[in-house]
Amino acid sequence: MRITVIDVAKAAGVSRTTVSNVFSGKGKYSNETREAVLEAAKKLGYKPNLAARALITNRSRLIGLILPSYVDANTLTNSPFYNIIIDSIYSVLRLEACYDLIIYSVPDKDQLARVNDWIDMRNVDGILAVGEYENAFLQDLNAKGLPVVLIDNYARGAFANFSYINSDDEMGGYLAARHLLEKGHRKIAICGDLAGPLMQKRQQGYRSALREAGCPEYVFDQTAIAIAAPFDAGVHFARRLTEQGCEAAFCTEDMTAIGLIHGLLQQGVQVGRAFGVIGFDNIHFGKQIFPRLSTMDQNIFEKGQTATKTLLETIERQARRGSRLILPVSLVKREST
Amino acid sequence: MRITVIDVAKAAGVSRTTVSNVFSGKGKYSNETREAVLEAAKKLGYKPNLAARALITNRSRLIGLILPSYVDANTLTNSPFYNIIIDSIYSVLRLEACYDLIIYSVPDKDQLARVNDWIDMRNVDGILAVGEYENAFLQDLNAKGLPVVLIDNYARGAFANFSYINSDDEMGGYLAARHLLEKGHRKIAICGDLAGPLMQKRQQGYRSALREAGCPEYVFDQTAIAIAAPFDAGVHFARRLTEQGCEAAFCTEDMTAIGLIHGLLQQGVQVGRAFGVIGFDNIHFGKQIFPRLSTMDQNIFEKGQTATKTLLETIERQARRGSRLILPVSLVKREST
DNA sequence: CTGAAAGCGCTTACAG
DNA sequence: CTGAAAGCGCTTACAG
Repeated sequence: MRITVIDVAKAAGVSRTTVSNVFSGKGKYSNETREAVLEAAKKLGYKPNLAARALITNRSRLIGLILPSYVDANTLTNSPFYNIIIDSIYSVLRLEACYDLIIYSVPDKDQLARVNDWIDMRNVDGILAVGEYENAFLQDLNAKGLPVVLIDNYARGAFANFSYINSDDEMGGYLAARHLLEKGHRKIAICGDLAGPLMQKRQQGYRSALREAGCPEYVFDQTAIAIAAPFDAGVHFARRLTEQGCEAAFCTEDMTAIGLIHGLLQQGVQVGRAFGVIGFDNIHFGKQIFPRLSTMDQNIFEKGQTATKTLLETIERQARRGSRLILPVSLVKREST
Repeated sequence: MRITVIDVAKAAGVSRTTVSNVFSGKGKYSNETREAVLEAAKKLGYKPNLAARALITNRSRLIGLILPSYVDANTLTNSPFYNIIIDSIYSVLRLEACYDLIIYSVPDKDQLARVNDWIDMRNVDGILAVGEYENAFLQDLNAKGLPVVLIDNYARGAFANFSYINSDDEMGGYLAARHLLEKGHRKIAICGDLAGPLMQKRQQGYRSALREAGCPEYVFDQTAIAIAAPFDAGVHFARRLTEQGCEAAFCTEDMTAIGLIHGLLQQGVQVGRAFGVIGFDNIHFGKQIFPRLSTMDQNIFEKGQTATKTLLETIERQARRGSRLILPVSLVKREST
């Protein structure tokens, strides 16, 4: 049925070892042999079977991406951030050729065990994980001895074998708040998801900037209102912010900022003039709303690409593990501030 | 190193056949045997190797998703539609367990050959393809004899073995235009991507509605202006629409409508009152802008789920191929009209 | 530079 | 109900 190395070997008048050598570029063979093999393969339409190859080489050429899914099944739908990450990963995998990505989005702790099984059964060559996970899970991951690159994770001390890529979240929070201060605002809120090390960094930056300026903090914590979706949380906070007399807000992620702007607009508030809003992430969406969203750019695409390249270096060339990278962030001024 | 059936068989005091039988649910074995095998497997931490299984069963438990990528590497980033599709696919694959999705987004014709190789090398169990492709490619696909489900593709006659899932695009165009007419508009434009069978259906519906009402057509074709990104095209058309005295527009996809609204707002046009805009798709984004976008809902999530279930039925239970499904669309009225 | 042999981890007839 | 044997399609020492 299927064309195999044996068929090609027969057609080219060589052994299967030679066919294998030609296709993998290993071993030695004459140029004529090479031509003959390639021609036979082409004529027969031979395609190597990756599963068979994986069995013997112990390389599946599969990369596993682990994503936290906050709400429901709609991980990608609800998070433009992940979409950019996935695009960026593929942009690298296609260049290196023959790698594929499989995704596991983890809605709750019960699933964590299944992710573990999944990694083993698929025999992935490496793991890319976005966001924060409980320690027990990271320990399991570590025990597998696989190359792992973590994005937006601050559990750095404990796992020396993991590589990390983060953005300068604290600086981002600081610069965002400073920008609002420079625009003349004094009553500046922080709102959105404030839980976990990453968001705490952003909040810390905000806090430093306000303290420097001698301004009070207005904290609107999404986890306190039990709304899981960032956009909806933003909408929800709009009224509370104006009621409390705030003049501007730093949202810890763009989707919350977009929700906040939506809510403010509904109230008839002139966003940008009467009320400044700045987000964090710089998803495309931010420049498609009106007024366009000011934000902290963290170059998500580059982040994902770098993570993928780092992983591939480890897989293919046994690059040293445990690299730590903090990417700079930069202010993007638009009309919402 | 790795725990295999042999280890489990030894620990449980049975043969590897029995272990295999227990794990696949095939063959016969006593309840005690089953317990013993399961316990041994658990104690040893045995996980079946899917690549090995694939080799013998010829089932990779991999589904291939083929996506057209119009612009650049940013397929997912630029198309919220695809994100919903992917989420919907995963929502089904996780239920059926042990299936994974691998994605190939095809930027140009040169890549089509590589997709072919990719399908063979990964030995996918079935193909989900979104959008339109040239006939030669579909023929290649057909020749493989794999289960194929096409979403939003109108090449229906030629490939009896493919299953198709479409939305009622013509009705959608009709209802969208009718809605604009009922709002009292007379000068109603159609704008965006108008190329290909699917978009032509939408245009045809628009045309029928306008003819019935005796209104003139205003056609703004995105392909004519060589802007690949739907949002940017929408922005671009805003000025031209008002210059031509149009009062409303039906955009053939939401992202274009969102761009159009953005452009109109920039001009100071009161979208919703002075100018009606309706889109097509009902992506989440449409209700996150302000004013919120009226649109034709095509229940993308359900569409993707149905496609996936159809594919799985064919793969797992040899369901008859070549089913044809047209999903209804419905009007979603919001503030942009 | 080339080939015969062994084996990756599993499943599938087949015989008992 | 259970086990020994063959084989999926490939690669990897190893011998020539």
